[in-house]
Amino acid sequence: MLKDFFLNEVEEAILKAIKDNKLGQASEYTKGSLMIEKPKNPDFGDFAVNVSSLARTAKIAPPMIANAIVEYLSAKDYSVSIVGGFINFKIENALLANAVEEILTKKENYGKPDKIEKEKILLEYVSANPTGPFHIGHGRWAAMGSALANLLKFYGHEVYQEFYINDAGSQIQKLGNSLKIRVRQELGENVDFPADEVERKNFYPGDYLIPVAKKYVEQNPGITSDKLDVKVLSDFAKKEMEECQKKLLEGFRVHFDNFYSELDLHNSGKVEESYKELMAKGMLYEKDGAMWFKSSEFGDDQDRVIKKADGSNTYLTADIAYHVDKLKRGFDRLINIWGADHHGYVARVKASLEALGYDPNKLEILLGQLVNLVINGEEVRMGKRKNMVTLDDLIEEVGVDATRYWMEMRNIDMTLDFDIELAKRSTDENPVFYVQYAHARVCSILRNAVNDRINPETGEQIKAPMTQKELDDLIHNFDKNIILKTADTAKTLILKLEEFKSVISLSAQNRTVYTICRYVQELAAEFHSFYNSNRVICDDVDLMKSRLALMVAIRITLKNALDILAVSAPEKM
RNA sequence: GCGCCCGUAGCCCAGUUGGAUAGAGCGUUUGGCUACGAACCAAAAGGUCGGGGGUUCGAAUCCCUCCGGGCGCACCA
Repeated sequence: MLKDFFLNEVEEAILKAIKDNKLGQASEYTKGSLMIEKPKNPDFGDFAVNVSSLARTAKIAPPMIANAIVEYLSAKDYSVSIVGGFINFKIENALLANAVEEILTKKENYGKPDKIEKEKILLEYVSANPTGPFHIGHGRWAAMGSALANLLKFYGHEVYQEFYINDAGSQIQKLGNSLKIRVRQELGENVDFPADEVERKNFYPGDYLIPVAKKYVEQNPGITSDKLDVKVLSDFAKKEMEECQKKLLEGFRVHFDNFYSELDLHNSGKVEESYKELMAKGMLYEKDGAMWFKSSEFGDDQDRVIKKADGSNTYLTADIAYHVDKLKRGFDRLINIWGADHHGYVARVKASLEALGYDPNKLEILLGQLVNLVINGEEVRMGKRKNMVTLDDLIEEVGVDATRYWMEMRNIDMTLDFDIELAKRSTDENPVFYVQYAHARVCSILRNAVNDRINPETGEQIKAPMTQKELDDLIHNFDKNIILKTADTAKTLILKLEEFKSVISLSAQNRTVYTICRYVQELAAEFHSFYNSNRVICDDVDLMKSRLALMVAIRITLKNALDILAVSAPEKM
């Protein structure tokens, strides 16, 4: 990419200059310590590098250093100017034509780096209890996680997506008890959940179990209240909830490779196994009748109970076994997306891996801030179960594209206010439509280039400027001289297209999805701006061809980016 | 009290890991469709980067401190 190209140019020049003793007292330079940036003011140039940081070791003023380095630059296909400690580069059209050519050649692979250190990554996200429908917060992890998976795959990693089902523990009992009440209601009994706040917490009083109860009664004709078995009911409800969650995820374009059951983990003996291993390594001790893990020896603020006084395991015990199992399955890297409310668990899970002799740095935990639902400008508290807005409702109301985009467009470190009204609106306030509109518009131009049209006023037929075959030829047998025709007017647009490669690299390395959203909005803006001041289909045939090639490049890049976000790229809207 | 996240234009957010005059979008004001989609474009106004110290050639960015908001601090999951 062009950034790397200029960085390489500068670094080569520096090394030569040092060899010739032209950089004062600087005797060495480590590659990668300088950075190519885009000048704030485009008059300076298209790319720039600030060499001021070399001033200290060289003991020369920054402008002098810049001058010395410039002496060694090839200046082929670009020109150079110096302002203070900045070396500014202005690129020539040949480089722009190369950029477009690259897009047309690589197509759906455009944006992928040539070579990376490929890793086998296990990405775990959502991982909810199978005790009810997803709420709006799960939607953020679902959208971000799946987009991150797409991004890392696109970047070149091998990504395995996993959902950890929290199907063991007291909440399943609670689910069974709740369904029992719903089934008894279905059988005509006059029962309800306890009115007392505290007792009510032992149940899930949401309406969503009513249809499950109906289904259970249908499938078990003749069942009576006295024959209801909580264990059977829990299993039934659990299965129903899991099905319901899986269906929703598919519709939300979230595809897991595996659903990993916590219950299976317990039954497999792996939990007991890692417990014994910790014991064998002397990492456990007994206090107040419980077994404690010495996590504070590995950076946690305190030790943690790993087996309760009643002999049962804590959640952490299973989580340790789960993460050990992930590593045993041969992954180079584990990435988890967790809600910020779980941040206290980071230290203890990492501690356990270290205690068992694994590298805790293989586990990356991305903590995401929570989501607030905003209706009519007012924050709606999520805590109250009865007013819960489910993810299902939200998608139904807002649509998959807009819901995903709004979840993806914010930095994970930010609390997200999800404004339903705003997300629904298909106006300027909604960036997802702005981007999709750009794609549709490009497609429209490409259609017009090959379709006959009718003049709405005179009614006469206007012949298409070219055939589909001519358009295909233009793309497949790309002539670099053609694109040079439009390089001047489309310079910022082409540079933006070229930037996609940097955006992918940075986003993948930093595990950020919102940067893709920002990019795609910027690219759409560049296109719309270009569109308003330049006609693509015009009388100058070479110019038209040149701009059509550019349109195809835009369509490819927009599509590649939107595919990562799993937001559709419509040809018409 | 302790830990993590956040505080940048009226609103919502960027800010390329310490660099050039702090930037987009929305909203406001003003212009632009008898040729490719106006769900668009162009322009203007709008800032004590929460406050105060410090580090250095240089700070929205790093350190300290205070203020404000969110989330955690279980032998729950």
